[in-house]
Amino acid sequence: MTARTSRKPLSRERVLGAAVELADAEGLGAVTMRRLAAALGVEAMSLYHHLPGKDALLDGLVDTVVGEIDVAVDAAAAGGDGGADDWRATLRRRCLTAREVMLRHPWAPGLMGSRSAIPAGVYVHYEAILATLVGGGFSYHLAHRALHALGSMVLGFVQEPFSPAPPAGAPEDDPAAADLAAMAEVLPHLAAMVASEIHDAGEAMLGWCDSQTEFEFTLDLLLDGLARRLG
Amino acid sequence: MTARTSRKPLSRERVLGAAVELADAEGLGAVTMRRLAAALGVEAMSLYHHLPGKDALLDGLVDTVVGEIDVAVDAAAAGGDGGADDWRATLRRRCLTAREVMLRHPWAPGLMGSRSAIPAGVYVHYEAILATLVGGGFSYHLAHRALHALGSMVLGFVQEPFSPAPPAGAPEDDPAAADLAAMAEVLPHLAAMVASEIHDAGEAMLGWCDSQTEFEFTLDLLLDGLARRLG
DNA sequence: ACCTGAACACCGTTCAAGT
DNA sequence: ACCTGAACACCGTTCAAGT
Repeated sequence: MTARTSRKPLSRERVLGAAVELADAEGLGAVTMRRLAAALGVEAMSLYHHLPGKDALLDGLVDTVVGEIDVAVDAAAAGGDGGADDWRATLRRRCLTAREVMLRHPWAPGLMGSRSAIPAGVYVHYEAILATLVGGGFSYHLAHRALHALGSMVLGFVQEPFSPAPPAGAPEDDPAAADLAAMAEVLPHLAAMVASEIHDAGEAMLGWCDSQTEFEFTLDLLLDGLARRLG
Repeated sequence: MTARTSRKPLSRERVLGAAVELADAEGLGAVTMRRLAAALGVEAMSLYHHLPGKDALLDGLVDTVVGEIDVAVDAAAAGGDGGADDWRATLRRRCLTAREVMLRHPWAPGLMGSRSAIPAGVYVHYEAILATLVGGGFSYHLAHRALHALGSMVLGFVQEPFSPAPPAGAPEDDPAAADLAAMAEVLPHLAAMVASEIHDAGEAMLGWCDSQTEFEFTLDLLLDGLARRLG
């Protein structure tokens, strides 16, 4: 929004930082060499001195987000104890932190999936998670499976086409009620589920689906299952 | 590849079918109004008579994939029995079928996550899954959570930046062994895990990570957990 | 060394025109 | 009705040129 004064010289970090900002604010589609350059107060071609091209920029975006998770995980761990933690609590915290970062950058999971090169930073995450699991008594085989289970879940939850924002209109008109009636005709179970969840949550609740609660439920489902497999 | 003779008149279905083909063959980036039109033997502007624009095309792509899952699920169910199946087997089959379709169209999950409008076809899926769950004794509350758990998992697994294709070079040179040694320095647990999995799988296995097996493991983890919550 | 302007081959989309 | 050609505002990227 505000014109960038930008007296600092350009750098890979500054370019990537501005690109993340742009993607957060206007979506990944707005991240254009030309628009990004304009946001930095520079011409498009200047970016090529710091990144080989658009592909490298996108890979850099992924790396930046992955790195952000590292920082957030370290910050969360710093507040905790000195290591008496068990694997379960450690991984739970890590997944919640990763989710927070993904929610800040909702374009990130889709971008990760579409890149062919796998970002170097994720190996560092895998290593940390493996250390926790092996320290908790996991075999490498079971740890491998845990890695997939938890990783796919963190990525997938951001992708879900569910829980649209509650209608922003006047609450008195209650267009949702009319929608529900129409929906009940053709999608009876879905309508009943939404009605039931709304009723249980009370009128005060905005929307009927708290995706953070759903995320934690699924996360615990996986952690429970892994703990049981561990024996 | 082959020039399209295309004497049939254009239609929304034909356009979307060609778009899916193009995305499968060359990636979502290749799906361009102009290139899609060329594949259909027509000019770019002709597409606008069947779809309002690029956004509608992308939404249509998602709908097409979602519809494909429907067809595949029905086909898989037709081979089975007449309904004596329990919820677990039914959902397991459904998730495996959905995964098959996603693997055929690896661009689909990322596209779904990036679209703001939620495709109408997914409601039909939710309805079918809910019917199965409620028929199996689930409350709407628990069924809601199952919906999120299973849905995010199917989407997330395709997104995972793991299990790169095995190196295509000569197997005798074994560059993987050298990579492993270098990796062991900085990522000891990860290197040990890969080495352990390769050893267990035997030399004959291509790559060290069978993502289908990993998927089914995670799927069963979730189904087990849901069955336990059901009581 | 870092940045730029002009240029090229591509986009999505509009619009007036063809049949 | 369905399709088209020319045009407009945008892309990523190259290259020779500036400082």
